[in-house]
Amino acid sequence: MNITISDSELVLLKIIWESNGEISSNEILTKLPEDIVWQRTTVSTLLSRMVEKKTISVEKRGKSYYYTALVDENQYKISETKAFVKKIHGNKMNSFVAALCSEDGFTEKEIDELKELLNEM
Amino acid sequence: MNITISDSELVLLKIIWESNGEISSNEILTKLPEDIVWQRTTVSTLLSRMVEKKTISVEKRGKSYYYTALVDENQYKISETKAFVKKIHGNKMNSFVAALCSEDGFTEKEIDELKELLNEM
DNA sequence: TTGTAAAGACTACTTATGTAGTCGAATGGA
DNA sequence: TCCATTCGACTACATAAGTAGTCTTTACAA
Repeated sequence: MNITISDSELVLLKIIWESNGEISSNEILTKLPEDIVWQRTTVSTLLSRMVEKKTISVEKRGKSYYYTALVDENQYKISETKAFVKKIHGNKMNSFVAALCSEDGFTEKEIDELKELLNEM
Repeated sequence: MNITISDSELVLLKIIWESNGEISSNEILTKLPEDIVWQRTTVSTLLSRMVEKKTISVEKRGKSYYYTALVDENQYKISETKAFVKKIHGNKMNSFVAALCSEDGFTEKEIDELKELLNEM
């Protein structure tokens, strides 16, 4: 029953989050990451679907429509992170950390950063 | 071009990983988590799809078919973890840790465990 | 005022996924 | 030997997701 946010939708949602409030679909279009090439209508479709699902809301002001996130960025990241660790690592922290620290996982620098951040808390 | 593993497929793959080598589909059926109720044929379909994708291989020995994982468990977890941190947290460790440690994220105990594990390395 | 460009609405189509039914072959017991 | 059981193969079907085309509306410039 939860709102589900697909990968493509997330790309747009991130742009909306970054906009501090509202953003028009045009502007969204200009802010797409370089490696993503979508037609105007694709963005439009994704936005509509997100409005339907109440991931975002839309308001017409003047000639343009402005989109606002209805999903809280932090809340979302937290719940996704939890769900991920559960799904992949079966909630077992050691499995998780093993992945984090493994040779092909993160760099030493990243891990050090992680340690530091944790210790600060 | 990467092998993609859906949520349902992952459930089965985990059982195969746990089997240390080979496992028949029957046995898989008996090892499904309690909260998952699938028909025999559902499991069968998922296994076939995974064989097609080369996620697993199958070998007939005697009357039964035995399945073996072709995807390395650790490798998989690592790459999924990396991909996740990139997708959700834009590769920013601090965002990731913030989510991990946030009030609604993990418990203090889990975080302590994480710290400890990290320091051991 | 009228043609044109911009943008949303609606329709479309493919592939992946979740989930399962049916059919047919193999196998073992009566 | 023949039937019932078992199990894989094949088919099916709905929904989500990725991606985009066309139709319609609207507003502005000439």
